[in-house]
Amino acid sequence: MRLSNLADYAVVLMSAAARHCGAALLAEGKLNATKLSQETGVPLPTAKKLVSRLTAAGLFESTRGIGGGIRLARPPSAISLADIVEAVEGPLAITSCTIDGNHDCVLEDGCTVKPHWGVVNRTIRKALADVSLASLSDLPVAPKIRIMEKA
Amino acid sequence: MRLSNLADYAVVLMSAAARHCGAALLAEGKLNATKLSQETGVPLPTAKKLVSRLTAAGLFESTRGIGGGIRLARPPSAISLADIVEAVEGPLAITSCTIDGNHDCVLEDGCTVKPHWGVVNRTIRKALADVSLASLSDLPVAPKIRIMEKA
DNA sequence: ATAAATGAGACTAAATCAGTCTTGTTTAGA
DNA sequence: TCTAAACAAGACTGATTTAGTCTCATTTAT
Repeated sequence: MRLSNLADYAVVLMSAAARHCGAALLAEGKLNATKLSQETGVPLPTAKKLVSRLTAAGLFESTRGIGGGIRLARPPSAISLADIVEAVEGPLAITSCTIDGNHDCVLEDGCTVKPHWGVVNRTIRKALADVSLASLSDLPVAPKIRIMEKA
Repeated sequence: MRLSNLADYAVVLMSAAARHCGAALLAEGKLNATKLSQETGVPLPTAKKLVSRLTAAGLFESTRGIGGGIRLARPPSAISLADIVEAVEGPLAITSCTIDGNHDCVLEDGCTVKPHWGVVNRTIRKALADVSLASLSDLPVAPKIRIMEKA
C-alpha cells in the first residue's frame, strides 16, 4: 500500500520544477533533468528516466538539441498528485481486478468483495487529485480544498 | 499504488469467514485455514500463512490441538478493510517518510512536499476504514457509510 | 557539415513479495 | 499417563517487480 519510490521522486521533481516557472524560468535559462537532480538530490539517471516518463505523459514539454530543456506543460495549479502518480505507475487501481480486461481472479463472478473496491478506488483517487502541484510548492495560490484534518 | 496480493487474499479470506459466524459456525463445526482455502480458491499454504498473520494481529482467535480451529475475534461489523490491510502489510503509509522514526530522505527538513502526505494518508486510511467486513460479505447489516459514487 | 548537448530507450542488479515446506504445540483417545 | 493425530507458527526458496546505470538516437548552433 505504499507509493513506489519512483512516484515519490517524481512528485518531488515536479514540485521543484513548479518553482521554476514564469519569470524565474526566463531568468535562469532552460530547465533540465540535471538541474532538477542537483536541486532535489534525486540521482541523475533516475531523474532523467522520470523526466522521460513525465514528458511522455504530457506533464512536461521537452525541446531537444543544444538549447533544449524541459518545461511544465500546464500551470502548477492544473497538475495534481493523481496525474503524476498515474504517469509513473500507470492507472491507479488498488486491486488488479479493478483494471478493465483483467480476469486473472479465480472468483470473478460471485465475488462479494469486488464491487466494493471501486468505491475505495475512487475515494483514493480523489484524495490524490485534490492536491495540486501549486499547493505542494507553497506557491501563492489559495488552497483549493480542505480535507479533514483528523483521522 | 496497488495492494499486495496477500492483502487482497486476506480480505477475501476474512470475508468468507464472516459468512461462517453465529449459527452457521455451530452447524458446520470449527472453521480452519483448509476450509477457507477450499471455499475461496486461495492456495492452502498461502491461506495458512495469512491466517497466522491475521491471528497475530488479533482479528482471528485460534484454538490448537485436535478439535482446534479459528474464529473471528470480533463481529464482522467491527472489522474494517483498514484492519485487514494493516494486519498483512503493516502500518499503511503512502510514503516512507510518513512512518515515525524514518529519516532516509535526503531532503528531510525544507521538504515542501512532506507535510501534504499526511493529509493524503489520512484520507486513504479513512476510505479503507469505512468499509466493514459485514458490508463486504453482504450480510443483512445496514451500510454504515455512503461514500461519493462519482469520481 | 560538424560537433556538442540533450532526450529516449535498453539493460543489469537489487529488493521485495508470493509460495512451499518443516518444526513445534496442543489435546483427544487409549 | 502415554501416544498419536491435528493444527498453528515460523523458516526457507524461487520468482516477480522495481530501482538504478549505461548506451544510442535526435536535434540545433556554429
